[in-house]
Amino acid sequence: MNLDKIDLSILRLMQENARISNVDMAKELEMAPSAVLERVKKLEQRKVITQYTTKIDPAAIDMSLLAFISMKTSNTVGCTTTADELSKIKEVQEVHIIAGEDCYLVKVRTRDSASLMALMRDEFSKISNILSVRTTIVLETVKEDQQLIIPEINTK
Amino acid sequence: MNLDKIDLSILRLMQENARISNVDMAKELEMAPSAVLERVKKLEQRKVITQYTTKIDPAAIDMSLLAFISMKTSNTVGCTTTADELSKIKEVQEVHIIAGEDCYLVKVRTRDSASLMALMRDEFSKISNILSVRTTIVLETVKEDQQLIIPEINTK
DNA sequence: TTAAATTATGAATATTATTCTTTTAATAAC
DNA sequence: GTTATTAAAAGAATAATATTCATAATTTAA
Repeated sequence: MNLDKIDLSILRLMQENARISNVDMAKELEMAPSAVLERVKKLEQRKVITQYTTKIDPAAIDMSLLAFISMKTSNTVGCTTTADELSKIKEVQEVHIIAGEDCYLVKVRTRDSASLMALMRDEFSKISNILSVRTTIVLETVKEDQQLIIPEINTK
Repeated sequence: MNLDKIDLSILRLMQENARISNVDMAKELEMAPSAVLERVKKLEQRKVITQYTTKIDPAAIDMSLLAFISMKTSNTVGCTTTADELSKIKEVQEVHIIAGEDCYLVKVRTRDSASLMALMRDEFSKISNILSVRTTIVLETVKEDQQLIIPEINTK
């Protein structure tokens, strides 16, 4: 898995705009479109690119409530069954195992606080080993993206 | 901003795969490609669709360290200057204003803990009004996406 | 240095995007 | 209810892009 300068440039262009055409990328990179296409396919095969996705304004589809939930569980270290169960829930966008006192940090998006309440009642309650939860409601999101900083040259 | 059944279906398809072709969407929706294209353009114009982006495996480009930082600031409620300054930092993926004791929840991605340290020393220190920070390191991410649940029919 | 493997090019073809006119459908006014 | 008005969809034509593949160039390693 060694990415060269060109691969990184492709990733940079596609991260910014997943719908950029091969022709446009080829122009930018001063290469033939076919060569670019081959590299993109390899990046997909090697799972460097995991998905092409569309960012949607949550308010436009009325899914504006965001919350972070810290959890303590009775799991032994390294056991991710609780995390796996959480991951299956559609409203759960992120599940992280964290260092420190709590065990999991979970990001959840629902329509409103009533839906969050329902989610906790109907879904979280069924999940085993949860000892305690602490829910933090987001009042306003100032920035939210997954954009990575892509290095100029591979550092590995 | 009223989205009908077809708009929501388009969003569902494009959220799953931003590079789906108009032709394929048209087949799926049993419509003419030109009609689908027009709707997509409108969704872009109305900023329902905010970006087409590519998900990249952070490990592949050696950007594996994820951390959440809780901050207290001396800002008055509603003043987002600190949040705006934080948002400008490339390593900062998310900035949320939260209810409760702390003020901000910030998600940061860097190469390693040394880079995080450098970021805090060089960038965060310059930002005004920060009273305290509490950094939580992510040991493992079990799930991470921005996928929204798109309703079948508009609820508004 | 040479052989093998990888990557890029360029041309041909297939597929898709895009535009525009016509038709249809939906909405509102009377 | 009928008709005017508007919005959306279809369909056809053209432009642009993706994709394939044979060949050439480059890189890698023996």
